[in-house]
Amino acid sequence: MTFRLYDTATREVRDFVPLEEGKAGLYVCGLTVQSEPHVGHVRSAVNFDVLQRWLRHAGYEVTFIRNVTDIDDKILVKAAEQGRPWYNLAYAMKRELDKAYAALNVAPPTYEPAATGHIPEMVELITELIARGHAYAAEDGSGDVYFDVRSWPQYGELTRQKIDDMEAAEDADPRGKRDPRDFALWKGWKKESEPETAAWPSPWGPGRPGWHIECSAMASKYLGTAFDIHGGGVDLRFPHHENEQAQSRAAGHPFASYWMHNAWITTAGEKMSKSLGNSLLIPEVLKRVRGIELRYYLVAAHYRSHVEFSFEALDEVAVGFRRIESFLERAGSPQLERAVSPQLEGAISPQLNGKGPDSASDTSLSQQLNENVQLPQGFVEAMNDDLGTPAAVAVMYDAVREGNRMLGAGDTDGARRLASDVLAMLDVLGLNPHDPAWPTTGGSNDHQLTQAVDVLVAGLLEQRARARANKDFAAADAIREQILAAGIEIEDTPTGPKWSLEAGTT
RNA sequence: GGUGGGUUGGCCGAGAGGCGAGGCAACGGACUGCAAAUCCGUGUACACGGGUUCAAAUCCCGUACCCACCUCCA
Repeated sequence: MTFRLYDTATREVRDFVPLEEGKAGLYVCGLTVQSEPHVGHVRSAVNFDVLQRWLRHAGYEVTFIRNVTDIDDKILVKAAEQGRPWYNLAYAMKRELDKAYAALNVAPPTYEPAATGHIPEMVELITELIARGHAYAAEDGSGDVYFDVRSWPQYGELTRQKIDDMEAAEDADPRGKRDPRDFALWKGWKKESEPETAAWPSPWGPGRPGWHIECSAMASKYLGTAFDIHGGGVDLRFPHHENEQAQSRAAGHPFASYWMHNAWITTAGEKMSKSLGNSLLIPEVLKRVRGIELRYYLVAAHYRSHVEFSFEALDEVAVGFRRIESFLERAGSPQLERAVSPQLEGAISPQLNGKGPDSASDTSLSQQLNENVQLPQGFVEAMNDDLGTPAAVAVMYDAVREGNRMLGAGDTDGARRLASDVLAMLDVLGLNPHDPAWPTTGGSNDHQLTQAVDVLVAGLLEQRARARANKDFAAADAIREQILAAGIEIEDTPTGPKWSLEAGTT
């Protein structure tokens, strides 16, 4: 069964047929680094991370590009408000974003190009568009360059809109435009209000790139003028992706074969935004649940489904995830059995410029992503059907239940087999709890603490065991209560009592 | 005005003509000294009104409500 995915452009689920057999080129719009990332932002990253992992598992050699927009109006405005250079703000927010990705085990892309590093490529593309009669320098001397929407009859094809049906933009400064829908490819430097550091030389005078042109230029640089999948959040369909496609095709590039868009996470029925406060920023959410639990919450819903975020739902889902983890532990914490194939090593090595990905988690990525692992058929079918993660998760729970049943029946070998299936499924979803890519919380300090608690609890458990042997259940229960009051749960197993930190308090 | 998406049991969330995805919660049972954990069982859900069909949550028509995008938001 081949991989099928929903293509937003054609509005149907289609077989994935890559341009080049065995290879897949992906471009996903990353973030504008102007503020701290919230849950909504990372959903996109997690969704496409799952896509990347699944394609790799299926044996594709994946080139995955996720850009960073590090110059734009909002960055300039905010930096000015905060009284610091725009590049200082952009870099700080980029680091916050990286932390959030790491906390959610979002594997690094092949390249993560930044807009400011690709000005020449953009200038070149704009020049080509002018030469072909699809773009023009504004007649008002502003130094702006606009895409001429009327010159491109297919404009609107991605989102099926007609130019004349579109509401004209309430453009603050429409003077230089031939049509109100024309969009900026290049924005002339405004001496009075913008720092000189935010202006680059160009044939049209100093200025900076428009948003859309960045992605067109960077996608073709790293993936070629034709590539397989372009992704992003639904809100980017228009204008961003429509404009990207118009520019690139007007410049003679075939551009993306498939368009994928992830749906929103809302809170209280509203799109997440900073106006709702900072409670949904990643560091805040991670005070409540672990990164792996937040990732599971995001993976358990289909990427095209709208998710109404709530902490209650997040807590419930986390409880469900702990059941999976506890089965793995009960079954003996299996390791993934597999060999890293040379082919896979190739899949993550650089394909351009001879420069490797600069991330240190490179090796863990190669360990994670392996097509040799055997997965249950139901899981594979679910994933092949437009990344049907909810159905895939259901398959995982079936295995967990069956495995627990086997444990109850004393079939430890059978349970272990199922546990390794579960682990393999988790791994493909980026949810393997043993994955070294998960940030460790406390290091050696943490370990020492655990040892200390273990000794103390062991002493109490011994007293409890003695009381139970003497049928002094009141005393035994009192000890259990005492331990529980400290936030530690006791579980009596056939091999003796075990303790663990109370769920939800970690 | 245009374009796209949605409304599923107490809650979360799949499915897209015919055997009740899955999770959380609840209740009953097994196990346990009692618990916990685990397993087994328990639901006649698909916004509303029509229609098509042997069969509709799923297709068609209509209605209501919600959401997103319409020029620099994942």
